[in-house]
Amino acid sequence: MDVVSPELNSLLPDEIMDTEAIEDVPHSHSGTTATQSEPSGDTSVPMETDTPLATENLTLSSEATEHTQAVSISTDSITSSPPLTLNVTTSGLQKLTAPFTISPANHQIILNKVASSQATEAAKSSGTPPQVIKQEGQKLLVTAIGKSGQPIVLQLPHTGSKPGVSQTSGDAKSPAPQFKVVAIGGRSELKPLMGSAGNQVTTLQAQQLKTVQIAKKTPVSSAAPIKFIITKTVNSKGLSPQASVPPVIAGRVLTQSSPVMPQRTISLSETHNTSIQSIPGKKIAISPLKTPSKVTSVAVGGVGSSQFKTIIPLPQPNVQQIQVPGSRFHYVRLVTATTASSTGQPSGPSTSSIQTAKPMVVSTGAVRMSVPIVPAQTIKQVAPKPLTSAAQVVTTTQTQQRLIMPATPLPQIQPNFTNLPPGTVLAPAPGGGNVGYAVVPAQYVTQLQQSPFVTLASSSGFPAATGIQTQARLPLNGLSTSETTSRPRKPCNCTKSQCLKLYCDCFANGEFCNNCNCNNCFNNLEHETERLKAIKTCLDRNPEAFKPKIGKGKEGESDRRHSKGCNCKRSGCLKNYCECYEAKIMCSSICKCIGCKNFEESPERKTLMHLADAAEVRVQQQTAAKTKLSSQISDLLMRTTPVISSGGGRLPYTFVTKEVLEATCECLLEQAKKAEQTHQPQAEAERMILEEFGHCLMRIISSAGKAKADSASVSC
DNA sequence: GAGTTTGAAACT
DNA sequence: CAGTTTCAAACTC
Repeated sequence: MDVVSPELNSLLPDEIMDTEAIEDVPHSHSGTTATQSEPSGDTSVPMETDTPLATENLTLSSEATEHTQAVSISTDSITSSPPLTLNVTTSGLQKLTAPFTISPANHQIILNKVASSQATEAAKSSGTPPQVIKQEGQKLLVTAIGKSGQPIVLQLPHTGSKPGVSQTSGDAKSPAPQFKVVAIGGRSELKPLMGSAGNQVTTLQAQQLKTVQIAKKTPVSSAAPIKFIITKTVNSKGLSPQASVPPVIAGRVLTQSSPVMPQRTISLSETHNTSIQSIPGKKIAISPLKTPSKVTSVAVGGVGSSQFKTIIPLPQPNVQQIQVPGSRFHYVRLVTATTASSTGQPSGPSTSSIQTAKPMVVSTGAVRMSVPIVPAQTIKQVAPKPLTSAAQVVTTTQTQQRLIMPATPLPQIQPNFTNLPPGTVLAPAPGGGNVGYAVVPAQYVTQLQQSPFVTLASSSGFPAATGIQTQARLPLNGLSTSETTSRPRKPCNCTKSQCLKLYCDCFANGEFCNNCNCNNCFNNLEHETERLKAIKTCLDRNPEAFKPKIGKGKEGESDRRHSKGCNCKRSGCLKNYCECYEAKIMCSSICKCIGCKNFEESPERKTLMHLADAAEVRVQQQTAAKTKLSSQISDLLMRTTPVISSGGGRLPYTFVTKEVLEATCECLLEQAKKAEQTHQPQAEAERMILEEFGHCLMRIISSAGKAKADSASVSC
């Protein structure tokens, strides 16, 4: 089975998902130690900045009797460590070439790198934020590399001597950077595994070789990204609850949890295992490029641009969200729950992550991915996202994960995913893992996060039979009223396009139709296949179809401009027909419009803009004034009614007729205009309005009193 | 609200 | 790539 189905691959750009070459990964043989060396140039994931000084290639492959698990870890370290290649082949027990230490008892493989514990400790003592991963002194923990279905945890803790790492016999001794590989059932420092420690796991029915390539970027000062390539076999189909445990990359921590199974966790964390923290700004990017085979890429975090991608547990067990802060696109992975399990979901990382929203977890199932990690300094420069933001929480209860969306600024990757509009569903492989991915608008992600179902699904076992469509609908229909009403985009009214063409604004903007007036709408998760095809068609026609039309201008130009320019002929580019005018930008040289009046010095444009601004201001003022006046009158009536009523006179609201209200409003508006014309500050304007309101009230009261007196005199 | 206008998107 | 058609939004009445 592939990470994604071939059919899907055919529909998607090659850069996005490609698993064709998965089979190309050499399988290690049982009981043998194979060396898989990948030159740094080949394995390196395109890094946007740093150039690796040295490369360490580490390949761990564990093979059961009939299947193979291979983990290739390639690190480019600033320490310029000599190239290191290691293959670990396990058949029940792990065999590993030095300098790695294997602890068969707990199925742990400890890879000791020339860790500079001192440097790490120094960094910690110097107040280095926990989210900053230090280049040195890191350990990579690979947990549960053993028989099928076992969790794999890759961790990069701060120091080499952390609690819970005691089983890592070669911890401090090895001269090489320390990596810890925890085998089947082993508990990772960062993530408690679901399965029992001694669990030997069920045998995979079929396994699929997948590679996870993780590239860690070194600090800005150092140009030595560390890359990890993890290749392992996983069952291709019929994922049993025990067997299918998707690796999760959480913020800095890659964890994977299964409702039933021991977690296959890939964790990258500089922090202590007991304090899993998200690392804002830290990027874990997976690049399909530059790898011999196509790779499903995952990227988390961004450099400077705060390009995060976060996988958030969706309300449904088979829906995962990938949020990209700074982008309006949110990605959701849909996983058909084929592995129902009555056993409860581990209450550990997943649940806590959801609740605390701190860990940023990127789940990666049996995927090949490269994860460049943002250098610590770069991370520091990036304004940390609030850890409390649930959007940065990445957790999964999925039994298998296939794709982690890239948040990398790498041009080779980013465009591919940014081209995919929200709502894009990456269809699951036929008969395969039943895992799909959907890109959904941000509001859906928010909704999902707010949905109580999230906690429900993430914290406990869930019905596995829940369908994708049901899952997809949940966020869609679950939108709260406020969210729905606050939706900036107008509902579309498409009738013929099925909302699957760029005619549809929703589709063109990468949004699902929601509360639209469209007919026969296919722009939803229920029609993910059609939507995917439509997206593919659009991208074939125009690779930048889903990119924002309004972007920056030429070099040095800060003004926005239309990427393609308009072609207006009759509107003079002064009506909303014109995309430039609609975006409130000037037409540029790339526009092909005729009779354009949408330029800086255009008197028509100035007049129009002035009128529009004036009208807008007027509307705002009127709205505010009416609201305020209405509230004040209401309050006044509430206070005065008992008094006047007790006096036996006419009720006050009988005097506050519609005409009186309108007159009062006009008076107040006039006062507001007067204040505006005289350029009074807001406080003064408010004072003038309130003063006028007081006058109005006095007149109303006076009139009421006079009427009462008249009435009394008449009665007399 | 119906009909018209408009220009982007889609199609040929 | 150019011309035409389709489409849905913007606009007018």
